[in-house]
Amino acid sequence: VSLDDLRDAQLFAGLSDAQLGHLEAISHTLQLSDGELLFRQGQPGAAFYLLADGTIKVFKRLRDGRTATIRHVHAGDTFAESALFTPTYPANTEAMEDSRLLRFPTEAFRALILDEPDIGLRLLSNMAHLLVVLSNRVEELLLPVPARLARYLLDLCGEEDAATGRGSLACVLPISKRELAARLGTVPETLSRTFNQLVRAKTIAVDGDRFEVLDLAALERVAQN
Amino acid sequence: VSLDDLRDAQLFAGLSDAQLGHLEAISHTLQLSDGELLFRQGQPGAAFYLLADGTIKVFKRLRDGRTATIRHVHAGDTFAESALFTPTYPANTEAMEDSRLLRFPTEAFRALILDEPDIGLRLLSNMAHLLVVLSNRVEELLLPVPARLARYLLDLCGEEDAATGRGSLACVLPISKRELAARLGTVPETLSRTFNQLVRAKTIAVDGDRFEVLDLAALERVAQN
DNA sequence: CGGCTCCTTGAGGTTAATCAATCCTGGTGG
DNA sequence: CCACCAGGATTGATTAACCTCAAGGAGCCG
Repeated sequence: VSLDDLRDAQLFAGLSDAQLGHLEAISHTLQLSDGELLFRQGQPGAAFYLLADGTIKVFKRLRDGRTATIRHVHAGDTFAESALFTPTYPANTEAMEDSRLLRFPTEAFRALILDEPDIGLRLLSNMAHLLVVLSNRVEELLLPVPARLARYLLDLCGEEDAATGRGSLACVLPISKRELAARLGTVPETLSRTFNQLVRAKTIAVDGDRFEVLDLAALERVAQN
Repeated sequence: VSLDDLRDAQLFAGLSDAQLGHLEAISHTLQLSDGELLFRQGQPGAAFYLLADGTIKVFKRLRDGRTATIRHVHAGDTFAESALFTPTYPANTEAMEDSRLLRFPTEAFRALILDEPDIGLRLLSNMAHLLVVLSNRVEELLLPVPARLARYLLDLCGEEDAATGRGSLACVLPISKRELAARLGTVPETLSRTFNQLVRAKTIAVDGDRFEVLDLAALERVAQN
């Protein structure tokens, strides 16, 4: 069972059965219920994780009670990579639905990288991608809220396109608007008003968690500024 | 000469002479003048770099003309790691003073990692640290400007402490206030006013590019909120 | 029908960007 | 030695973005 989970992960796709076997040997499975915390910011980082099923939120808690969502992790993604090389976890993680995950202890995984440089190279590639994502996030937070929302929506449609192969412009939000607001670094009130603004301009249409892009060029213009 | 540069870099410190030799074999030296651009966002990423001397700025240009500084690179640091594993550079880089750097072509470096997993592990550690820094940056940008400035100052003093071994509370800004404003995601006017605010509260004292922490507890309080 | 949660709408206040001068400070040339 | 100039830094006045607080809907399940 966990062999299949490994095979399905982007990070490990294409590895040999022997390599996957090594990975399975050092991992074990873990269950999390909706809302359960996996680890907290500042705790010693003893492992990194592959999410087999479910959704997980990586976030920091600000002193004023707001939360800064760093990223959402979906099935097949890994997270807490940095814990392999830093003494403590840099953020909190919480299950957003019932989730199943594979845990890789730090020391065993580091040893495995020395044995199988191949795996190290994949992890590097993975982390490089994360660096790009986080740089983009930094840039994004300097833009006004409408631009951040537009970028998120464009990204989302882009992914769905890639998955379906169809350029359908109707997409579904994978998270609640409350979560989306946190992910964009704003509050639900402002998000709601920003959606309204785009709807009034006939740039998009929204119905609950479904939305449709009516004017792609206009949306891209909003995303730039 | 370049062997010494390699030895001085955190990323490569402690490697064997043989390993350093491999690194030297695939690298070559490069000079940049103050203000010169090394590469632009979106260009194909053909190499990653070690900065031997000087200072370099990694930044994105926003459509409205502002610039978002991702990080400042100092002598001994590496940058453009992600270009090893992504098709294009995710940001621009510009020399902030005359600089000398070592260039490692992507393909040669990847091959070296497979031969010397040790080096891969170090690079992983390096990138993990960067991920933590960037996560912190994301969190930071959700805080008000005074908190961002306070964090920057505390960080700076912390580093100097580590370097000097002394808990001296007088530090020197390594960059102009204009650059600092960009680094904090704000504008010079706001930065100036924020400095004033802290000075009036007797939290710090400022004289040009020198400043002194007068009330550490108060500064930490500002940094939290 | 209540009670719940999520989302939306409205009014008001705060933060920080913008625009426009003015003030330094170091370098230059008379 | 001093007037001058250019760039960065500061200050003031104004404006715009967005957060906060408070009050409604709208769906959902008991």
